[in-house]
Amino acid sequence: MTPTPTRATATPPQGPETLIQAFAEPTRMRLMALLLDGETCVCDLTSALEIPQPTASRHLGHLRRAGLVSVRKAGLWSHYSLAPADGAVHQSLLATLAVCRAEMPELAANETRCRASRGSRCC
Amino acid sequence: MTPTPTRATATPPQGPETLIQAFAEPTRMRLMALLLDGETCVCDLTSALEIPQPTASRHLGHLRRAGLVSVRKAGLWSHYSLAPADGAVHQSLLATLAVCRAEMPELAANETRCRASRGSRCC
DNA sequence: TGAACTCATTCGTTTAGGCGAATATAGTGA
DNA sequence: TCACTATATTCGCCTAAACGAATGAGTTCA
Repeated sequence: MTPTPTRATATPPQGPETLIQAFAEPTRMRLMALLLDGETCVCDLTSALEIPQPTASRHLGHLRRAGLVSVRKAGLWSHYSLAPADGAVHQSLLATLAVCRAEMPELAANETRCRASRGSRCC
Repeated sequence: MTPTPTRATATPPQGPETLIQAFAEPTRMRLMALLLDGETCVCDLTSALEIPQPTASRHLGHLRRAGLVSVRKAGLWSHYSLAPADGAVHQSLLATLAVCRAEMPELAANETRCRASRGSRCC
């Protein structure tokens, strides 16, 4: 029974609390801050934040299930990007994200590292 | 040593992560949503959210230490209110809070209950 | 077909944090 | 001073969630 009747939405509409809790975690916030610069693949995010790859993947999965980011797969690579704001809360969180990046110097450092690794061997 | 040299600020400037994590908890968000209507005492908050008094007090303490709310003590009662936005992140969170209240019907219900208890015996 | 690579997932452990119960602190009025 | 009330804090338990390590799934290329 319930054999996925019509088709499960890629990003089921999440309540405000789910969105905010997904956002309110340091590593996930840093990941989203990097994505403010545009689509980025997992390997670049991983090296920019200097975290193990499974950690990045797990947090990205969390953000994806919450509907905050979306993925585009191309060959071996998964390119993540911020999902377009769906609802007022989502939009407000994106505004908060932009403010955070402007205020937190460490996020700018991650960004530099990410841009550096982007030009290198991968993607 | 370090006998509180000059004087500890009531609300030491908290980093964005501390602010967001304090905000990103259902009960605390509901407390702050009630405070959008103005100064409210603990007993009203407690009865509006139908939570035990120590729970309310603990969460209010958390919000207070994060600098999101402030207290005014008058006799037996503690009147809590939203702290004025200190910094862009704080301001952005208050905007998110307003959006959340507009979107979440249950918050409006709490509000009604709070207004009811406000006129009754206490404060 | 098999090696190399990127990314996702699972498992077990550990830690952070929320909750209920009990208690402490402090103001008020008799 | 003593009861009564409102609020704050502490303690112990328990659950949710993050982490490291290992592994799985899927793709590319020789």
